[in-house]
Amino acid sequence: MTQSVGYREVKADLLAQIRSGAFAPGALLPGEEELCRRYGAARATVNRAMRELAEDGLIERKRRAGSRVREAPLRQARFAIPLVRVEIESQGAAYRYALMRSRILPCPDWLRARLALPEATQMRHLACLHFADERPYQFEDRWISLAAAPGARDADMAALGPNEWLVRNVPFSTAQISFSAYAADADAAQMLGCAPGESLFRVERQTWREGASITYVSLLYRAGHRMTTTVGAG
Amino acid sequence: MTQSVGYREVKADLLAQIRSGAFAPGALLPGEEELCRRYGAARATVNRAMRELAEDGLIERKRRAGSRVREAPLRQARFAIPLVRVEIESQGAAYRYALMRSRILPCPDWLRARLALPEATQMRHLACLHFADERPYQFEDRWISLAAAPGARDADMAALGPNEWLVRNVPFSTAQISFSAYAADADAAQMLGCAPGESLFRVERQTWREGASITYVSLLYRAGHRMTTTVGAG
DNA sequence: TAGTGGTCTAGACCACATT
DNA sequence: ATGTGGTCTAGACCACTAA
Repeated sequence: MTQSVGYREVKADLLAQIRSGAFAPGALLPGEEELCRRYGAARATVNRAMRELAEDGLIERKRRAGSRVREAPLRQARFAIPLVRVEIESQGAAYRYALMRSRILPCPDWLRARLALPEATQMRHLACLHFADERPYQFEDRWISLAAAPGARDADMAALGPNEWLVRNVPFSTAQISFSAYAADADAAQMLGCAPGESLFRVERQTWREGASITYVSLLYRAGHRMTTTVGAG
Repeated sequence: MTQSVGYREVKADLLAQIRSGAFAPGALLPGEEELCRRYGAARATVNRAMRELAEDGLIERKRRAGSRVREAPLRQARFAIPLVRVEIESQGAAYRYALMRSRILPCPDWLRARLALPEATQMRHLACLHFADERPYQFEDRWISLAAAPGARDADMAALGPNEWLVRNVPFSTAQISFSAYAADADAAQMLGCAPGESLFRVERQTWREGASITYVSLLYRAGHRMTTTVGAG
């Protein structure tokens, strides 16, 4: 081993042994005490290395039973979901935002069912376009419950955009995000400047605070968009 | 605070104060020493709570400058990427797999460019269908580099499926995953039993080991598929 | 240059699951 | 019953960076 025996070294060394097959899938790893002796480190140090390997999905830990290399390394990916503005700017493009429609109306049935809202909840419905270098990049179709966020009734969404307004004004506790493919309807096609029926990448998100639904949003990206992440660079 | 003063309590309490606005966005949090006094905990305990809050994207930590509540809480979602078999079985459906095509051929140009492979690399190309309760669920189009995984040339993929074979036989170090929408071509439409041009959710993944490309796969899901995750339940 | 977070140590107690 | 991981403590040194 090296001189410094930090948890990073311990983790990297164990990782290398797992990848090389020295610790085969399903194999029992040495206990923490044993690893302390091998690496000359304190238990807290070894523990942190092992805990992170477990979080990364490479090993499985159980009291009394010890730590085992996972048979099928748990595949998990972390996606960053930045504000559109940040996403566009980080690509070196100029960001512009336009509020296309805004109105107050009762929650439609399909959304009431989805958000489990009581009947006759008033919502603010917004349609927005986000441009990258003056080309439509994302079409945002958003619903905000005025019961959960009364301030949204009169807030000016022309300058900042509902997403940033919500981030600043309405904290949330839980969100559900889902990704899917969506065939462009006439409205979306016109907004994004593509053919109707074109295959678009869609992100849907709904958020709650203490059980109460705050907002639902559908984000349609221009054709060809990819959401990418890299995994396991450790 | 409570009696036990574990890092979970400290974390939960700080989280509640952030969400309630007691610590506003941008605000400077007390230093670790100060928090130790307030909670009556050791610094390692407070440190773990703060470190996890930082990992969760809620606060930002800098040496000397202290810890601040993030202006825009960093949104990140973790997706589990299980084996299709596990995904289908966990929905309570019966899993079946069928190998539709398998051949050995030189890497096509578009893929060579994408994987940065040398010319004339031999690949095994496979087309597979994964069924849930006898309905097509996912169409897998896979390429495996025989340079990186020679064993794949003669491996029997009829019983197990290339994904599971790879998991068991070829460790990988890095993967790139991307999500997008894809308009069904004739082949995919026939495989999945949908109309050509239908909007399908696609997952693409490529993996490397020590700089060498191992495999590229495109996974097309049946129409209507959603990939969902929940965030911030803490 | 001083204050903050990052990390390590040595020791301890406990919860839990397997035996 | 016993061994393993989960967590906490008290103290220490260090790296970084804002002032």
